[in-house]
Amino acid sequence: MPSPAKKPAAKRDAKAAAPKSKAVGKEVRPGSADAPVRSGSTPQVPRGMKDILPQEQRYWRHIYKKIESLARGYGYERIDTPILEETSLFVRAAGKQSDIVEKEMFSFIDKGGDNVSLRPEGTAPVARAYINHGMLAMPQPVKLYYVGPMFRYERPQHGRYRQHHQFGFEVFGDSNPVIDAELIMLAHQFYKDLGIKTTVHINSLGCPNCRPNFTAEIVAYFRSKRSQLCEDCKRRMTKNPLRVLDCKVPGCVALKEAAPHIVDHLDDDCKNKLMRVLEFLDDLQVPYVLDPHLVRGFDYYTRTVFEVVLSDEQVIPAPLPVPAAPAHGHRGHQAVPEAQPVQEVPQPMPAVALGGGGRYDNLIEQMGGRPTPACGFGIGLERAILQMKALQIDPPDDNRTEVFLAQLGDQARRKVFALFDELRAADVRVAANLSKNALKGQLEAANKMGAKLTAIIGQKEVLDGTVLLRDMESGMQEIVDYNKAVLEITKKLGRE
RNA sequence: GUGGCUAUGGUGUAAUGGUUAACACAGCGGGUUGUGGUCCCGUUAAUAUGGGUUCGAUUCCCAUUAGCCACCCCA
Repeated sequence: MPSPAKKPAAKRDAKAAAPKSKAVGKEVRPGSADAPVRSGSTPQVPRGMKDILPQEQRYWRHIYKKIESLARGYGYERIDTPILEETSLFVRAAGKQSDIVEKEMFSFIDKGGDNVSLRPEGTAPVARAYINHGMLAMPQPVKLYYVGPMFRYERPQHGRYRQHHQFGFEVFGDSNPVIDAELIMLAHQFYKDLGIKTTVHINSLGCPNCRPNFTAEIVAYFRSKRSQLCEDCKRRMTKNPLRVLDCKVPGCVALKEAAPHIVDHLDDDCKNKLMRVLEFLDDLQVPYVLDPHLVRGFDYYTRTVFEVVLSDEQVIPAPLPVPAAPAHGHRGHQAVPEAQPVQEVPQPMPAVALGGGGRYDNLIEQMGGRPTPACGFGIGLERAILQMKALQIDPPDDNRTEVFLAQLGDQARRKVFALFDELRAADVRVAANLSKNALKGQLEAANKMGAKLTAIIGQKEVLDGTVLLRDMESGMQEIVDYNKAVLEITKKLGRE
């Protein structure tokens, strides 16, 4: 999608901006408010960030609804944490070595001298809140979910933004593997609710007790083959050896085939718990594969880790009740946002995770809380939406105007106001344009909004105490009593 | 952070080292009074930014910026 207008304003602004250019010469601190304005150009969205335009909103509404209903259904309470946190929170949680902390955080020093960061992920802040608010005193487990923007200073790509949105479910205070299974099932269910088939990749990363053992095994194995590893993996060997298992370079992929499996070196407790999780997943009928090479990027994970990926065979679902084209057969153009997105070619989604998570039994303690087991997952909303589009899953358009109120003259306007209010109270999606005078313009507006009905009130109707109801599809009109207008309208809309 | 490709009105495209940069869609205004979608007419609006080569650059070259793709990593 090309970026919107930069140029037209550029010229126009050139003169206006001229005086400012004096300031450019002066030395200005980059962070200060009077940093130089890029001369003559319209301000642009920051790199890797995007506006969510009206015509996109139905996707978001749809997804938010699904999230809420999942949360309500399984007893998760919403929590909102600040977008800004102390940088140290993420350093402690995700690990100093992690890429996210090393190079992907939007960090800066605020005016008070504190080192703060735009949150790159949601788990650490929620864990922080759990400790801060003494949630360990609540009945355990504590089940929370969050939704909101996350920030990563990365190079933007398809399905990858500097500001993206994630929701996540977290459970604190319960080490039972059934929790792991519940969360995995929820992640899978979310996509299922959207009409997207996914498979879960799962593995165990063990615990501090057994991890050193298999880490040593794996290091020993790869060390003997060091010369055949890619450059990145050589680096990983010292930094984070387990991640070598995750490498996609063909040479390394071949090597790791024969590498020792973590699963074979877990201690009894960890192995047992993994088995229990798998058993529950079988019961829940969640399709999964045990992926011995799955390793995740944050240091805080222990035992269960998982990722949700698109299933190989995606059956294109039958068209939903509300197809892409406007449900009611206007032949005309739909200037209203919703008709347009159909043109967007569904892009194939690269093979990336649609979501992931795992257990983090030591994080709370690491952050200074009382030892508390925990488990959770996060899912990227942009990626979910991209996937919906790629599979041509159209969310219902529940915001379209149903009735347009057209008016002729001031007296009529007053009546329209009153009717507007009554309809709104009856939960009808109603619109009007009181500033237009000509009926023609108002009908045009009604048409563009995709209204099913237009209620017309002119001089004549005011005198007669009636309303003229026009069916926008058929063009049929009928006169109804003003006092029965709301009733008639709801009836025609198929409400009762 | 590394590498590759790309950049023309709001959108999708066209064209050219040389006079007014073309077309479609959308937008706006008309086609007499209280009737939309079709049709007709009119109109707004672009060579990403900065340098260079040249008599002359939107076109060729370089840089910057942004987008896309691959890598890194991730949602």
